[in-house]
Amino acid sequence: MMTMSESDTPPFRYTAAMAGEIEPRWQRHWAENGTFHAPNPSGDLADPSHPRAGAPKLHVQDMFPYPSGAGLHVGHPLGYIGTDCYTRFKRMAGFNVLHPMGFDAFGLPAEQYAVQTGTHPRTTTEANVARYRAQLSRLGLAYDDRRSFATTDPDYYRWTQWIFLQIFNSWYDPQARTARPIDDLIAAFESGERQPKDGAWATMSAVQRREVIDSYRLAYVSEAPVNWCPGLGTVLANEEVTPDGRSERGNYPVFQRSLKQWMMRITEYGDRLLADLDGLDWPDKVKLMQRNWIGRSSGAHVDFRVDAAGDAVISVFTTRPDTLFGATYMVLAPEHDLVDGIVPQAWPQGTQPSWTAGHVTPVEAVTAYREEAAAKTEQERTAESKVKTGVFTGAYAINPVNGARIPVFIADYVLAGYGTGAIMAVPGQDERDWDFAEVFDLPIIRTVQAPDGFAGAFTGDGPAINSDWLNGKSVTEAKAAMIGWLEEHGHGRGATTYRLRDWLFSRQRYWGEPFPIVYDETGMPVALPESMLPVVLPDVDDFSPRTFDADDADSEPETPLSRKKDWVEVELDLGDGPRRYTRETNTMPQWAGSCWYELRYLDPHNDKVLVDPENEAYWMGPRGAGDCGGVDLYVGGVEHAVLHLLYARFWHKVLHDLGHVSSSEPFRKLFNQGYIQAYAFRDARGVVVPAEEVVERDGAYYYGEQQVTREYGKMGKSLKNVVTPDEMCEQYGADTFRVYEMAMGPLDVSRPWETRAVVGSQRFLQRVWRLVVDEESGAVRVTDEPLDPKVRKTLHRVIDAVRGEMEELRFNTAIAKLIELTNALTPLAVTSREAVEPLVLMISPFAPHMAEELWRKLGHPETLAYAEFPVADPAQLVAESVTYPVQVNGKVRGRISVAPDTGDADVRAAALAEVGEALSGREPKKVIVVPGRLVSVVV
RNA sequence: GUCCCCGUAGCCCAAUCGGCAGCAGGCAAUGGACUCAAAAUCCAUACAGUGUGGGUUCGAAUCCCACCGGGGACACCA
Repeated sequence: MMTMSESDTPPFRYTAAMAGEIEPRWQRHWAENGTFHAPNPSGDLADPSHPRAGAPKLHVQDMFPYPSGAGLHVGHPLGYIGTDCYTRFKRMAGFNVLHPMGFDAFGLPAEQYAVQTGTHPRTTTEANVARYRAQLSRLGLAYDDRRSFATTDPDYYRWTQWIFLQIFNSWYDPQARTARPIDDLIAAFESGERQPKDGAWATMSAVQRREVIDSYRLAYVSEAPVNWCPGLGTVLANEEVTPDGRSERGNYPVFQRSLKQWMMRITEYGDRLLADLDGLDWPDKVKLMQRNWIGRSSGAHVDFRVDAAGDAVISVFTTRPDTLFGATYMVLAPEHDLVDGIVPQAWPQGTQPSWTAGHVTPVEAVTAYREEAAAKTEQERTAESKVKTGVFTGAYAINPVNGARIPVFIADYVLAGYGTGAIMAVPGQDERDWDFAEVFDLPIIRTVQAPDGFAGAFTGDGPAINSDWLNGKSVTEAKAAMIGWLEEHGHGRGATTYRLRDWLFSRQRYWGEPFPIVYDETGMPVALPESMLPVVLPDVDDFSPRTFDADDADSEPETPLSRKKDWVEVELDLGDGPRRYTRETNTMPQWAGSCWYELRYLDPHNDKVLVDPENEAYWMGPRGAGDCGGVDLYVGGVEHAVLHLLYARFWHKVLHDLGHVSSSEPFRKLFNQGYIQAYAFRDARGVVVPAEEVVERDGAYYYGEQQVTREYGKMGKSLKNVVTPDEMCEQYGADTFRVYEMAMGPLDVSRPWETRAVVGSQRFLQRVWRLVVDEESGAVRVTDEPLDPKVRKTLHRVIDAVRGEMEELRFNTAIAKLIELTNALTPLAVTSREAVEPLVLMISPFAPHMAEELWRKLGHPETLAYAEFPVADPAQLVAESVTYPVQVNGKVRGRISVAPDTGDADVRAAALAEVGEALSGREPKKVIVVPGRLVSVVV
């Protein structure tokens, strides 16, 4: 059967087998000729003889993958194919295109696999990278392979460590709003230009001075509450913890523990990270997510003296200082440091029974409530958010504006981690405070005039009331006036707070970048000099951090590197003779390598600097005053909206401040591609069955004789619905696969995978092939006869449309236009070169191998990668005539055909003549002529 | 609970500034050509009135309001 069907296929038809021969051949050709090498202005990749040397540049980048052991499925390369089509188009349109690809190869999965199997993570990682490279190159992606790297290459992470040193060796100058070398700060202390926060520089010991300096560094060691995840044996950044208090990776419980860890002072950049979002061409959704994450709010700090508790002062942050006259009670977070100091021995006179939760003394009440709160998970806390809980501390505070004595509560609706962990409660203007006040029967004073009949907390604008000297002012005016008053009387000051926290930067893992840091006998960190980079990750026998029972909150982290004593204990000469040091044994988080990789692509082999300034300025520099510069197009999934994109912006700004890069943002334009999803099927027991073997009958789905249920979601091994690009290349060829992925919908929309629909793209390519090649003889059928004038107009209309669609990444509609053109050419008796050559060029971004092959057959010895993308002849775009539908009262009653340049009045006259019968003598009330569109007559 | 995005033939998707819903395109379906037959290929055909209900307009898939359905973000952030 097979041999019969094969023998019946015309010998020169474009089939999967044919594609399987053509594609690797052209891939070799491109590789051998360095077809996709992009020339740099300077350095080892400079090439003045390159056809695009000195041309306008375009830097397009994909979010590089973490090479997992499972390999790629058809969803992964969607964005890569998209950028490949775009950059191939732009290269033909005259740009010097940089389109590189690398691998984000440090991280947990390789390490966890190593722990299970004893295989070194480097072995696994290298094998996975090789597999990914093979899968990607089979797709014909036009990367400049000289610029590829993995973050695990010592040549690469040398510079990750170098950047860490830059950050460690700088501080943030809030006046200049910039990072500066730490030496500037030391000089300022030496000269007396600046004073340390506490103490006099001149009288400090060397160790004290180092402590002061270390407290200013942008990378610093801090003993602070962190997210400790015993199940993973490591600490995590806030961004890596889910809202329900679990690890994003592995879904283990996370606990707050005070531990000594490396932090990065990203909070200093909060306002710039926020403000500079405005200038970026990013999806609004992503900008909004970053704004929410940074969470800037402005208002004031207000100090409340605690009555009869020595000199205790509760400082609160509020965005509504204008409502201070309505503050009728205060709330501290249960964990707040001040709580113990203010709780009196006994309940004061007049304590309401409902405030004490039935406890005999305030101490008991507070202790019990704290235990209750601590026992609740984050999830329980928020799930019960509708009912406010809390307990009176027994203490009163004094409202600074009117001297009112107001009770102080603890309640878990106030979060220890935000603001000062304490609030002034203004039930009249805050819904949460209102709810709490109702539960505890606390007074409510409105300080903003609410509309008549309004019930509940009023958060809108209105004139101030019950507020003495603020009365009558609007919210905005009252805020400003109150801040002025607070500052004048020493009761507070205007303030801006951020939800953003400093970035926890150390991990107790093996498979990550070692810190270029050692500790001396004081226990304080010492930066290694650049000459000692890279600090190479040593081999160890045991890759695992000590992990614990997932719920053991009191466990202590232990790093894998700490067990390698001969590496940890070193003798080094750091300028003052050989001395003993201890190495830092934490490693950097997985984000480190992806924080700056866009820069290394620009100058990947440079061993003198991270990137030559000339190369950086060319590929990423600002395009004028006030421009941020950056990658011209960055494509990836929306899941990195906060983590990666925020960290990368932060590092980029530090490098910018220190003068290492001219751009102030890493990614000028961001595009989120959609996901390819897939159907999965389960049998009656809920067990997943292989999707490939399920058949559809009469609207139901069957696996064998069993009926199964269909669900829609991700493609994955556990859902038994994975389709790989390798299978698609085997069955159809890479070009068909590429065309299908680009044709199935807009790049930013998620859609279901449907293998049986791929054949449509194959048929399309077959028709194009057939236009050029005789399927029986293999001869080229193209002639030099001029094209039929009508088809010529179609050709130019398509060229014009395709250019527009390509610029906007609308590949699905571009391909539809190309199919339209192909279908117009197919029935013609002769195929003329005039149409076929533009078609081949236009199809080449999508089906580059087939296009190269046809281009060669058409008599061109050179690659088409640098051929000019077709340009439409404007003369061919004007229609000979325009047909106007003529509507009478909204219904089409006739059509007129006129020359395109006919004036409105003539169109109107012709239209009225055409529908004279339908009007039957009635006088039109109104005649609307939409030029080039239609005529609408109203009677 | 709040905010954002999206609902167009059986399915994936087109439709400039509100202007003839599809000679945008594809899958599947049906019929035909080719074939002893089938596959492949080619040709042709039909199928929705735009989630629902209102409104604005000469004219609404497009703008406004409400509701329904799907997806996403945030969820005590003072």
